[in-house]
Amino acid sequence: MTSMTAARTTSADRPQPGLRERKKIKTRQAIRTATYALIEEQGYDATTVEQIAERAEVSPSTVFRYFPTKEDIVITDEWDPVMMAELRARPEDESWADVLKHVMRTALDLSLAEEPEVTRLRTRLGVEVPAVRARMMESMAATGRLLREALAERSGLDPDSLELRVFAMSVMGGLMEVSQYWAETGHRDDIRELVDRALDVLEHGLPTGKP
Amino acid sequence: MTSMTAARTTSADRPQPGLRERKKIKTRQAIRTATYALIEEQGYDATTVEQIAERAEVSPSTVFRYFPTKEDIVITDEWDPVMMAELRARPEDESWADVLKHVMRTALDLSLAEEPEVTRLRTRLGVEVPAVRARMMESMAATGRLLREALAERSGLDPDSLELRVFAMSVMGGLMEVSQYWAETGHRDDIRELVDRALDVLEHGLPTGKP
DNA sequence: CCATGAAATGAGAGTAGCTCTCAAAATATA
DNA sequence: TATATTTTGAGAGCTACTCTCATTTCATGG
Repeated sequence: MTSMTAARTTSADRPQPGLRERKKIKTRQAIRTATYALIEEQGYDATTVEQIAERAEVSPSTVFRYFPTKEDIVITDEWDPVMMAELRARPEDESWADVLKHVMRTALDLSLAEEPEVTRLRTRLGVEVPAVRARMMESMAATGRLLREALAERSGLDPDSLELRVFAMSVMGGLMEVSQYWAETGHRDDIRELVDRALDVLEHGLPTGKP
Repeated sequence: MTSMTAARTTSADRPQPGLRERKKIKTRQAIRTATYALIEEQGYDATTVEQIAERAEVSPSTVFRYFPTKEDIVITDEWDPVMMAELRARPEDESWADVLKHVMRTALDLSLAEEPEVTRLRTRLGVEVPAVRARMMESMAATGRLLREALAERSGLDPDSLELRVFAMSVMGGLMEVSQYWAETGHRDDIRELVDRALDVLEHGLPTGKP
């Protein structure tokens, strides 16, 4: 977020963002890579920020300069802008469930293609480490706020109305559960199918309810 | 939890639970009261566990013996068993939305009658303090697991199925948003009406969707 | 009423996440 | 090359939280 606004200072878009920016990206990535490796070796709780800093060859202060909390090193992703753009690009007459299916599929395909192991590790930590799960839920709530902006545009409803807020958060709650389910069952299923099934539930209610 | 199992050691149920149990309850209450008072005076972050211990006239160790985290001192409530009992007691043919309306109403009436200020303070902290909100969401997820057990009994669905899990969590997500909304709007509305409206959204979808 | 066993408490040391400050180093700019 | 700005590292400090062990408080049986 910060880097995006700081990117264009005064000059036009340069292909090379300058040494400073490049180093920052490298440092950020080094910290995340070190964190993932250490967690795989020792588990989350046993991994201290000091160890992360050491392996990433930076000081502990620097780690906290890049990530506000230890959990954020794990869960931070940058798909929100992509998802929102995709969301607004969907045709006007498409049902919200179909819209979300497309959007989620796009985000998941990107994420799984780019770093499949990390995607799985993250969801697993979401199950195993309460602090990580909590941070995920926070991030989910933030995405929910974005979602309801977009849904407000589509539907013409007030984005601050209780109804839209409840709706958006219930969708996000359901999607969060998909992530938990996927990880708890050992990532056996195709998560995109799980998402589709979840959105079917949210759209049509539970199946096999007495008619 | 611990106290409940330890309650009946060998003798029959006594009206007076013994001096030890009574003292424990008093200590627990003293800690919570001290916490609420200090938070009102100074805010959440500025209130340290040491201060809480001092005002409650116990040692800091004792505070952590009674509550696993500082957030738990604030958010712990004991309505889950009540709600579950109420849930199972509803007539078989009632819709799940109506069931939940009744259950939530019962819980809210109890909570508001017993300690209205605390109920409001809690929801307010859920908006203002990320750590408290996170803990609330955890507790919400736990309630969601109970909810899906009960819903499984009613519907005959597998409690571990993705569908039921998604459904239960989406309901809890929606209810969580009600709490946020209520606090953000200064507790102006009747929260029981808000709950009803939220459950209507969850049952019938958003209003004014194009037909 | 007293002795014995069990539970609750307090004191204190220790860990680790996180914040803040300030000086040194790296980079951009002129 | 000189100067201004940004980034970093070192270190001190706070606090939530854990663990251990001695002391106190309550329960129980004689």
